Amino acid sequence: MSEENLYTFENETYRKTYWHTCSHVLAQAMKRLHPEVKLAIGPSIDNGFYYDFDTPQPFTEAQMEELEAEMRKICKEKLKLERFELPRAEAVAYMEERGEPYKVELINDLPEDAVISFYKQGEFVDLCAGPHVDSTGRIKGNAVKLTACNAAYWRGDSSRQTLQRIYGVAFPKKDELDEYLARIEEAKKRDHRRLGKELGLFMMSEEGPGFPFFLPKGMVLKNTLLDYWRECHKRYGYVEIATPIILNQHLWHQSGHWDHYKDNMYTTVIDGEDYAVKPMNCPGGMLVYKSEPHSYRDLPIRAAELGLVHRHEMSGALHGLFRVRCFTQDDAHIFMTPEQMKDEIKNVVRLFDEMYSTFGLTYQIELSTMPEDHMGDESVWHFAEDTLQAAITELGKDFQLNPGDGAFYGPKLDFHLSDSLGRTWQCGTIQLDMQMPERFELEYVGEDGERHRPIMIHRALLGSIERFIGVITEHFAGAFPVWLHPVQVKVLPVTDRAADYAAEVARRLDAQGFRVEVDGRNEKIGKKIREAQLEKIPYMLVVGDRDMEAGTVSPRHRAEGDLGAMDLEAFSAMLRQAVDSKERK
RNA sequence: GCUGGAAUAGCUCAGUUGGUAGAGCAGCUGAUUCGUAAUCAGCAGGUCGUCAGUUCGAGUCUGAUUUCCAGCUCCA
Repeated sequence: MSEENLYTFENETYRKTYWHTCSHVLAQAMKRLHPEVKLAIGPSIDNGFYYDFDTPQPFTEAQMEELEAEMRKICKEKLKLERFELPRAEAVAYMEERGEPYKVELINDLPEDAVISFYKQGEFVDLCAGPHVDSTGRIKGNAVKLTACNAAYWRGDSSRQTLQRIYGVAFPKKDELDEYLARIEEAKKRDHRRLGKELGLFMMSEEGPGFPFFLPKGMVLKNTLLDYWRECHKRYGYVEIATPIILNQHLWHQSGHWDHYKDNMYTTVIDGEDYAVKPMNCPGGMLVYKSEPHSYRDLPIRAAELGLVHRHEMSGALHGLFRVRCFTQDDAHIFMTPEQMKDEIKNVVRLFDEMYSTFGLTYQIELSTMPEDHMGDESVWHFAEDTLQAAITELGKDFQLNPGDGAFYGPKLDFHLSDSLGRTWQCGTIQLDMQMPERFELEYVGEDGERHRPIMIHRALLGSIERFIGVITEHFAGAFPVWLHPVQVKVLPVTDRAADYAAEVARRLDAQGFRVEVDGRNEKIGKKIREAQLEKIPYMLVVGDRDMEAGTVSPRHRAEGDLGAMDLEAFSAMLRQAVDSKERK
């Protein structure tokens, strides 16, 4: 890599180095203004950097500005960053002398043979492996912004000291900082909690924290999404089942969920017996499989379930539709012979491909392999991992390997979707489950007349329907494609004279299966258009005297504006085409 | 769950040192009948999240509690 290239901000290594140095500048500013503060750690992260401090008082916005000002000063001082190393005993003594207990703990926890290095800039020294830019003068002081200050635990351990974490971002140019901040603002405007309220999709209530209520428009959206989901699954050879929400606790012991997840499960007592509300659909699916004997001729069985699951998430984790205590998992369990495995995985990936691309969502696949703590034979694991890998490779897909990150019961493929703002969401997952068929003693009779254990995969495409609705709300900024929008067309009569004509137009579109509303209020057309635009309605139909006379409608597209007068038939044909092709504009 | 912050009309928000609550939008009524992003006027709307406490007096101060927000932790 050329010298020049190394110093571009697009280069991730350089960007992280730059941000890492920023975190040192932040710590230096902090020590100058508040010498009593103790230093914890200060790394770069994907979107900037942070530094954790142990402070007697939480920080305020005003103090953040003072810190920024001091950071700008340090940048102007062009302090050289110099690396030096110390033997362990001296390193500990050095940090003890400087009154930094957290640094002492870090040094003590370093492996025996570790090189203990420090970086010095002016009067400030930090324990750090580096690397760093060569001078604080490299940092553009007026393009540094401290974005938030919050609590964090020392070493991520909730039983330990709470620290104050200050987050920041920095860019080589002020313009880039402004652009970044504008993007954050845009994301805020698209927040699904705000849009969900504005568009009448869903609500939350103090009476049920984490349990979303779907409003009429939200239900149209959800049902339309599920109609599409069912249509796709049928084409890919799935059958649909539904299993109970409450099941005997004995079942949860058998499935192993009780041992692993009882803290997150809701329980109840019925006729003196213990029951639990399902946090997953699998055990019910196993019972369905076991309800009758199976021949190899029946396989593969692809049983999908839109199962309503409940999980007791911690109160602080709740977040709109993204993190709820009750959601619909679009699950499926596929039972098959080992020979069918590869083709089945390909079939699942093709289905994922089709549905994700409908929304204009791209994805990155991650393959997670056998963890240290796993159940089952290693050779079976390797066969399973190889099969997953072969399936995606044969489909020409790239993947990222996460060695040792699989579930204890099997390897998995995770699908990370990228939305229109470049944010990623883990939605789809394909997990091989080598445990459940054992625990439930699932069987099929093979060609040889013997009993065999089927292979099972557990997969979810959208993950949680509720969360996915949140994701696409932000992805489309509320401007859902016409096939999905709760109101596809709004008819806007210009005056009262056009009221009957508007009603007739709406009636005819409704009869053709479109979702139509009429805005018959006594308001000016400009106001009706404005409000329909704010509702992000795909098509507005302006109808006035001219249209009545000519027997036309004047459609306006939310993004393309006035489309000019046309016959209702011409409009409905255009609409039909846009809906059927699931056009996204 | 932890740390910090917030809660005032359906929505977005104002409310000075404690003295009995205000605007815009939405709603209702009337006028207006208008061609591509806000017509005008009038009316109505709130035990200021909840429960205690301090005080002659609390939206305002104190404590508890609920929910929400940011982050941490967690997310099988």
